[in-house]
Amino acid sequence: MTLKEGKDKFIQSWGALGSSWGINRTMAQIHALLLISPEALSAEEIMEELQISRGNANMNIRALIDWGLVYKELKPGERKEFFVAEKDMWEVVKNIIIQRKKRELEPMLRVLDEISSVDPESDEAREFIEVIREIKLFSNKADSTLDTLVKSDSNWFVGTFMKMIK
Amino acid sequence: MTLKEGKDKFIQSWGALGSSWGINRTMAQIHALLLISPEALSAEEIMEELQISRGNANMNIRALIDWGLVYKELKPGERKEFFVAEKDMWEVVKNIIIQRKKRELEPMLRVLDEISSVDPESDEAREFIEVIREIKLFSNKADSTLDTLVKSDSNWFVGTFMKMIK
DNA sequence: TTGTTGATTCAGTACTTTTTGAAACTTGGT
DNA sequence: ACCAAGTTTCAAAAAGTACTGAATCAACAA
Repeated sequence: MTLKEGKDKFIQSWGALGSSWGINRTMAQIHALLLISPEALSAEEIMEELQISRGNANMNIRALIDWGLVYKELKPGERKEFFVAEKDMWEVVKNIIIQRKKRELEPMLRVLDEISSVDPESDEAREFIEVIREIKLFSNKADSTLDTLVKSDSNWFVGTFMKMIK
Repeated sequence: MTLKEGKDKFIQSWGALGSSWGINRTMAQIHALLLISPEALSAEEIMEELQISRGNANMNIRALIDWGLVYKELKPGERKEFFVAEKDMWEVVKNIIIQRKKRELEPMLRVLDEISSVDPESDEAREFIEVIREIKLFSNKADSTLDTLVKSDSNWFVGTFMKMIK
């Protein structure tokens, strides 16, 4: 396989993977392109390489920066902005967990709290409250597990989980 | 809050959560409805409750069964099929992990293997291979971690992770 | 075999999300 | 103050996804 073929295949697959991970296809493709790019790229270069419009490139680059998956790099003397990807996979996964936890898990926890206040006036209501209580318990556990995971560093991950797997 | 309001809010929120988890909104809503339903429901009842078409209900119920999140329940004497949700959250999460691992992580691992065969003829190619090698290492680790997680039971999860959190 | 009840399929439609591209804005140099 | 190089925004268009409903299929009962 040639380098070009390999790169293209990687960008395509990373894009597909991203789109089932709450990161849209283009966003993931930009990330892939930057991951395998030895140097920082400008918006122009990204547009060119992925055949996308200026607006699309700009919006997705900013989103990647928001998610902490890409950094701006300013070259002295150059007005243009350049971009590099976070290349440590553990950091990448951590940042995705942080973002998705904030966007998805935390709002759900709030809703679960709210709906716990349903009047326990009927048997049905009491059953409902019980089901919600169990979901809340599980979700809180998941929430704190993720917090711990995110606070830990890469070596911890490798160590603990490798041991776990044996 | 009344029972009806609570139920509706739960169904809405679960639907929203699902749609960022590779489970479409309606699928997640059906799951939510079944979760908080004391008895098994028929397709008709689900259609009625969520105001969706027969086709939509049928397709999403089948998808939920595929994912192992809902079971068919046949009542003796009744021709109609009834459905119940898997209510153990740990089972739910496990099944989602299994499905998504199969659909997303495993194809990615295959692609990473393929593109490792790029000719290391230039410095650039060698750098590319190295980046891919690191991603592969991480992904394999994630893959086996998930395998272990999925093989373990609910108590293990509660025990180990609670300890981890302290 | 025919009628009835329920499940499934799928082409067309509705809805949602992403992308484009041109205009507006920003920044720094002259 | 003005220009040039670059960035950001956003309304409209395109692409992608989900939903509907009518037709079809399957199972059983009479």
